[in-house]
Amino acid sequence: MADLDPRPYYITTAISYPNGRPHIGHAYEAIAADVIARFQRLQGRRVRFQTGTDEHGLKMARKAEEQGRTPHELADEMSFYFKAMCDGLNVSYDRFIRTSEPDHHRASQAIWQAIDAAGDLYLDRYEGWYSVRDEAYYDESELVEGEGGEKLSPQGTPVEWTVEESWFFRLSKYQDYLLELLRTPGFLEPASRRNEMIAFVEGGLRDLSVSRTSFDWGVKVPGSDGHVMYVWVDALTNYLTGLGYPDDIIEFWPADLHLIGKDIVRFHTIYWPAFLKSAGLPAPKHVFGHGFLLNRGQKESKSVGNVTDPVELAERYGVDALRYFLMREVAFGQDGSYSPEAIVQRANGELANAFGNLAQRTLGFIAKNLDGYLPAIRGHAEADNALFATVDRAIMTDITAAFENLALQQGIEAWLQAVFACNAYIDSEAPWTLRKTDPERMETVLATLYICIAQLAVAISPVIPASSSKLLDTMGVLPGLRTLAGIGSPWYSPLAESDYQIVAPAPLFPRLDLPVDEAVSA
RNA sequence: GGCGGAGUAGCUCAGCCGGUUAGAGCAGCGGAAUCAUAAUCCGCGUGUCGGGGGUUCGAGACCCUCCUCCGCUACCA
Repeated sequence: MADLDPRPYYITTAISYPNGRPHIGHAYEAIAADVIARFQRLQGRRVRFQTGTDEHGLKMARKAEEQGRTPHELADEMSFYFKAMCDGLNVSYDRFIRTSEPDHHRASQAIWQAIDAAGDLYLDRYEGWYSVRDEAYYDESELVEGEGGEKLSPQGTPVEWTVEESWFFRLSKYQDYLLELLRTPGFLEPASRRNEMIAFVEGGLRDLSVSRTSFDWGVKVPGSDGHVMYVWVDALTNYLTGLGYPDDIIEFWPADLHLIGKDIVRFHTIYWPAFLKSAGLPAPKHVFGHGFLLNRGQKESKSVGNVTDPVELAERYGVDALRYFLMREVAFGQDGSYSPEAIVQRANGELANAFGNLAQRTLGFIAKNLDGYLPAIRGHAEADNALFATVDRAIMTDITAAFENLALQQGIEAWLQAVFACNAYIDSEAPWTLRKTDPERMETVLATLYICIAQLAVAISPVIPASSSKLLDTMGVLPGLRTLAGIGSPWYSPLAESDYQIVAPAPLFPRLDLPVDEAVSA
C-alpha cells in the first residue's frame, strides 16, 4: 500500500484577507484543509499544503491609512495572528505564504507577462458609476433613483461617473473553455454552486479590469508605471508562488484541491482558470466551496458583537475538541451553526464518553489486571472476527471513501459507528466477568479491543491529531505504523511479544463543562 | 425581476433513477451491567414528509400552483 513513488497531492486554503483578526470562519477552513491534508498523508500521498494571507488591495491600504501606519506594518501584524491561529490549531501547512513576499511578486509578474504574451491584456479606460463610500463601481442597471432623481448605488450611496485607465484581461475569450470546465463533473463542488457559475458564464463575460492606478499597495504591473495589479490577480497566483513559479512547478500543479469559502467561488472557478489557461497552465482539478459557520444560527459581525476568537475557543474547549466538533457537526459544503452547548455535547458524548472512555476502560483494565503487559491472542471467536470486520470496513472503506469525497461529516460518522461497535463488544464479552471464569478468553478479548482501538485512533488522527498520537504513544504503536497501511499490518503480536508494558492511562479527553460566563456566545 | 436550491420526528438531518409497515444521531422514557472519565449496552418514535391540486396500480420522491426561507445575478475581498 505504501507506494514507492507516492502520488503528489496539492491542497490549498484560500489566503485570508488580513484587514482584521481571524474569525471562526478562517479557523474552520484551515482545519478542514488540514484534516484533508492529513488524511491524504495517511493514505501515503506526498502532500503539499499551503495557506497564508492576501495582503494587497485597497482595503488594506485604507485600513493602514486610518491607523496612521504603512500597509506593510498592518499586514505584518495581522498576518502574524493568522499564522499563530494556524499553529495553535495544529494546522500542518508546508508553507504559510504572504503575498507581500518577494517571491510572490516575482511569480505574479511572471504570470502577468505570460498572460500578456498570449495577447490577453490591453490598456483601456474603465468607466463606470463609482461610489467612493462603497469603494465600488456599479453597473447602470444596479443604480437606484434618489428622492431628487439623482443616481444612487444599491446601498443608497452617491455615485459619480468615473474614468480610470486600466489594463483589461480578455476574459470574454475564455467563455467556451470555462463552460466546458465548469461542466466537468467534480471540478466544482458542491454541485449546487456549479449551476450558479454556469449561469454566470452563460450570461456573457465582460473583460476584466485587472489593474488599478488609484493606490499603489500591490504588485507592480511590469512595464506600466503607476499600475498595480487588481488584488485578485496576485492573490490567486499565490497557489503557484508556493510551488516555485515561474520555475518548475510540474510536480504539484495542477492543484488537487482549492478549499475556499462559497463567497469566492467565482474567482476560483472563472477568473483563475481563465488566467491559468491564458498563461498556458492547466486548471486546478477540484475547487470546493464550503459553507459558513454561524454563531447560534446568526452570522458573526462586529455590530452584533458576537465575533468569536477561534484561538480562545480552542483554549476553552481544547484544540482537538474544537476540530472534531467543526468537522463532525456541519455537513461539509453547507452552512453550519455552533454554540458552546453544541461543542460541549459533541466533545463529551463522542470523544470523552464513546471513544476516550473506550480506550480508558480497555487500557486501564490491562494495566490493572495484566500488569500492563499486552494480552495474548489464543484463537479468535466469531464475535472477535465480526468486530474486526466492522472496524476494518469502517476504516478501509467507509471513512476512506467519505474523506476522499470530502464528506468529512459522514466519514466521522462511520468512525463513530465503529467506536460504538467496540463498546457494544466489550459489554457483551464482559472481560471483567471473564477474568474470573475464563482468563485466557479475557486476554483475547482485550487484545481484540487493543487492535481495534489503535486502528480507530489512526483513522481519526486527521481530525484529532494531538489526541490520537498521545493515545498511540501510550499504546506503544510506533510512529511508522500510524498510516492506514501500517495499522492494517500485523503489528500487534510483535509489540505484545516485545514485553511492552502499558502504564495506567490518563483520560484522553476531559469532560467539558459549559462556561459559567457566556461571554463566548454573548 | 431572472436563474437555482430548500421546507421530513422536540432538535440536527439521511432518504439515489417513484415501490414492502418513512429512517439515523441527539434529547426523552424504560431496563441491564458496574471494567471505565456516573462513562457503557439493550429496548421504545401513530411524524398532516410546508399547503392545495394532479399523474400513477403505487409519491416524501414526478407535474402544476400557492406559502415561507436561502443562494447566484462581475470588478470590496
